[in-house]
Amino acid sequence: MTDRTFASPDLAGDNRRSALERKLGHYMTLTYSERDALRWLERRERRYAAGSVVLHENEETDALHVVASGWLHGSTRLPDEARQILRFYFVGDLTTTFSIAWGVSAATLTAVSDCTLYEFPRDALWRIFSEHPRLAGLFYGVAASEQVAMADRLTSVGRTDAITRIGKLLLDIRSQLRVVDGESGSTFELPLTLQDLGDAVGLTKTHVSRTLKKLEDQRLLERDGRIIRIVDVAELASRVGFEDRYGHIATDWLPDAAPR
Amino acid sequence: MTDRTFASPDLAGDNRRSALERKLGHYMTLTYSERDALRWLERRERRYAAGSVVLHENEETDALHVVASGWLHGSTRLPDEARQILRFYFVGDLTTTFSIAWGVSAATLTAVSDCTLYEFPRDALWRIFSEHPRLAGLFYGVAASEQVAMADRLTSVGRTDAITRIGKLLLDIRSQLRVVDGESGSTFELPLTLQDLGDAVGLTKTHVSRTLKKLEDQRLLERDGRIIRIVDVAELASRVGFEDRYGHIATDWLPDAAPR
DNA sequence: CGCTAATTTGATTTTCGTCAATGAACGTGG
DNA sequence: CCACGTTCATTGACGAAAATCAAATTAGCG
Repeated sequence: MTDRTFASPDLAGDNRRSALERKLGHYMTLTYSERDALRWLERRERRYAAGSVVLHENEETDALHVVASGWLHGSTRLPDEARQILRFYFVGDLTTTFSIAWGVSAATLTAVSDCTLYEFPRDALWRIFSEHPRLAGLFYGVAASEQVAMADRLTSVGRTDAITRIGKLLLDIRSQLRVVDGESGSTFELPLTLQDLGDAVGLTKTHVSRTLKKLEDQRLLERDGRIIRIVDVAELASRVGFEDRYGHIATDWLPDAAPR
Repeated sequence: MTDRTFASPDLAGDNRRSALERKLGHYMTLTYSERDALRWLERRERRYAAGSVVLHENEETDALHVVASGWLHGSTRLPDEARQILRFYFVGDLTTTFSIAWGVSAATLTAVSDCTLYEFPRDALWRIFSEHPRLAGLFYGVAASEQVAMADRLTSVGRTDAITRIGKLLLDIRSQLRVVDGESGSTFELPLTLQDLGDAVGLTKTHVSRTLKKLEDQRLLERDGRIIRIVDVAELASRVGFEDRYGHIATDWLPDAAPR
């Protein structure tokens, strides 16, 4: 439990059920042919060490990725060197949305933990769209839910104070790492610096430090190095107004059986 | 030119070339059958007066919309009554992303000007996805570009000061209204209150007032009631680091001719 | 063990928010 | 057509949250 980063390599053999398949299968029952199609996106495996950059902002690329293990973040930099972390990517996520709309990436993709990605070309995405419309619809739905997640972050940054922003961010990350420890508590490794946290929610590292201390003083949080323990998830969630939107998206507009 | 709001009603007859068709046709050459399919989304016309609410946050709905004329915004409200305006919608935009992923809308959709929308059920979207994969791909690309636009707003709110936020927002709106008046200058009607502007960029109405005054003092902006004139677009753009990302999205991963 | 990067803490400044009052614009009804 | 009320914009005084600047301390890593 101390090092989540390396939770998957040895399991990888078992997990060859495909990261995408497991995530999307949770939303909708997939046909064999759809599963096959998803596995086609996961033929080229790449490994990245924690902290390494997978793709630079404005870099020209044809490659898209599925996260197989570990996590990453997408960020952008302003002329004055300020950085905004736009979102995080977890197992089963596609990193298409910042690069599919243009020839270049709109964000820098950085590995937070050691991670494994599957790389595939844009053409492969076309294959899915042309032959598996239900998957295309699901991709669209997932993109929509990601847009809502970013809207939540925007609301947090634009309209709430430091404690709420940090609290929400930690709950959000916890929720996506899905590490539950005991009844209401939750422990996980957070390999992010204060600078990273600040860049995600629009605060300076100095103020993030003070804010985390406040959360500790209020007995909502415990820290031991990179290990974070949210003492009472429900309490913190209600305090900062966190609502977990993941885990479900509507597929009722897609037919049940496989078409064609 | 004084009243953009009413620019389209009389043109509407001519514009029955379909708002979506004109927008998407700009990105990619569409086949006749694709054009037809898009027009199928525009059979039920609805009109909304400026300020009226099209759809409430958390409201259950099956309806999706295409903007035919006018503009709108999507917003969300926090328990403490604070509001965040998440994005604006202009002619040719789809309002699907906040409602397709769940049975309820994740945002309140409000008409900024008088506007005309085309309403269609989710099933109609499936029709497109199943029969016109290139359009599905294009929808996906558009959703991705919208995500990048929201990422830009997040960066603006999280990492820049009041002048930059407001300046960027005005340039953004101007750019989407695409009303150019003269060489480098630009005049348009802005039917938003200071509260609205503040809710879009995370500032109070009081501070928005002061910020607009500063922009005027610096001869970057002129105001006359609801009429805004950006004195020198290029100058303001470089001052606040605005980059116009609209007008183009990549379609090279989609085949040229119609498939099937 | 020592170097570097990250964190913590304090002092101070800045930006933006809050509160409150005034004024202008607009629409409505008498 | 004017009086009135409502909403919105402006302005000023003040306060609070977060940024900045600057050490000092700690943790991580080779």
